[in-house]
Amino acid sequence: MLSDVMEDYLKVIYEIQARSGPPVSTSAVAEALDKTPATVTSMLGTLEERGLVTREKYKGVELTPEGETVALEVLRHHRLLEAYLAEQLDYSWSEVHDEADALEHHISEEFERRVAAALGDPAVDPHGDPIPSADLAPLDEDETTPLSTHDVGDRVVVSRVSDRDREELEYLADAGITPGTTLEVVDVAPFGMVTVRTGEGAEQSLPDTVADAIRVRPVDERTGPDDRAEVTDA
Amino acid sequence: MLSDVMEDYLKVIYEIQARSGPPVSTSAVAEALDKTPATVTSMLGTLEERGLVTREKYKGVELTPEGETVALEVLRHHRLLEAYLAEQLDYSWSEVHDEADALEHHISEEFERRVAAALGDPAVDPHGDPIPSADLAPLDEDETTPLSTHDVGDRVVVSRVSDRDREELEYLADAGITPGTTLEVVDVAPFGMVTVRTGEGAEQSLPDTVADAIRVRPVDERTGPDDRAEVTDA
DNA sequence: ACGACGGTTTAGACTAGTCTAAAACAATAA
DNA sequence: TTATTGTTTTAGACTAGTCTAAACCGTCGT
Ligand SMILES: [Mn+2]
Ligand SMILES: [Mn+2]
Ligand SMILES: [Mn+2]
Ligand SMILES: [Mn+2]
Repeated sequence: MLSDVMEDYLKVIYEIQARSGPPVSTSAVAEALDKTPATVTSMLGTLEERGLVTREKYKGVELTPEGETVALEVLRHHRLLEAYLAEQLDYSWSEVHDEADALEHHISEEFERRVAAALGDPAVDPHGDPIPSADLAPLDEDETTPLSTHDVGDRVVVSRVSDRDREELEYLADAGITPGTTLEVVDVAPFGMVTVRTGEGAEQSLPDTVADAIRVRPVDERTGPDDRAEVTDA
Repeated sequence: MLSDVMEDYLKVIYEIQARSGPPVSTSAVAEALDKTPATVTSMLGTLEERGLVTREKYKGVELTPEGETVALEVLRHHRLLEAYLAEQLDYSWSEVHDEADALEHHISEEFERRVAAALGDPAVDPHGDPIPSADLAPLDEDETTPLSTHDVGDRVVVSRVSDRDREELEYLADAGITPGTTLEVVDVAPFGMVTVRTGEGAEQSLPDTVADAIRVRPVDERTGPDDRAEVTDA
């Protein structure tokens, strides 16, 4: 059996690896988990012995298939919980993350099944992040791009919003920007500030830290209007 | 902050104390938590330093008011979770205990509030055990008596059933014996076997281990038919 | 009153996870 | 090529929680 500490390591290694690819550095993991590099080095050794990561000294780690499966399981728990809290217990999307983080290591497979069933097997969580399937098959690669990389005139659909900053999420919910929202970029200031028009015609200026946290896809895809966003908001 | 290990100690000390009164012996706690007496001695020392129990050497411990409050909080979490799992996620009363045990230390106060609200602030869990109120006021003393102490002819209402034995609970659910069920004792065998008639006229013979686990109250109370049992079963 | 017995505590060891401080290393700049 | 810099690893220490083995204590029967 794996401890919840080990599960947390595997989860963040997965997330970093999905973003920047392997190898995942000691310091990146230390940063994400708020632990010292020495501590992380020690735990990476343990994970290697358990066959959950491969390691190249002074380079970093990469998840093995078994390590990835564990990470996907934790991620499935986390995102199912977020979806359940938002849908069934009236949490806002800014509140679900911390609660899910605390519970993700402690629910049974039975609980996972029942929650998934109660929600009708949702594909994404309230922030638009994909929920791994019950068989823990690898997720599709992320095709979205940060809003901050777009230019004036681009029309895009919000796909995912980073769930790490509570205030940011509250602000965006107020601004009417959630997964599924269509945006048009109307201005890009040189010092890093993006102004967008939402579907309702309202304009919002977003600092680039926020624009970085919003991931979007082109609006004129062969796929019609977004149907993955329905589970994300009560 | 208290660890979940400490919370578990306080919970079982509370439960033993409620059953047999103080002092609670080292061995009783060790038995309940499946740890060695030496381990328990060590932790009781820690709990004493934290002001959660008082201790008399070679006698045992007793909860302080603060220790009792912590125990009530954990018990509230546990029993609210059991009620929620049974009511909202279709768990049977034999399945809820283990899941609640795993989650009880990890839910936030916010989660507790929302779950209680979703259930309409239930007074008892699926096994008939009282749920401490949000203000963690001490519970009323248990007025019920084990079914095994009753004689032929007694008519009683099932009030609480020990939630520790899964199979027992499944058996009793099949037999139609849950909190709120009215029973008449029709036979008491000398070797420890009680036969009861349920409301529907069916007769059930119960080994005394089972009859010990069923706690009842007289049927002809000034309080009318039981209204606390409604939350206990879907 | 005394010894035997069962329960309790002490002593000492071990694991998991963490830290700080120091040494080792890789990459880069001079 | 070599020195500087920043990252990584090693070394050693510490805490929480647990165990086994041994010593200790209180009680009960003789
Ligand atoms: Mn976590
Ligand atoms: Mn999320
Ligand atoms: Mn517990
Ligand atoms: Mn219960």
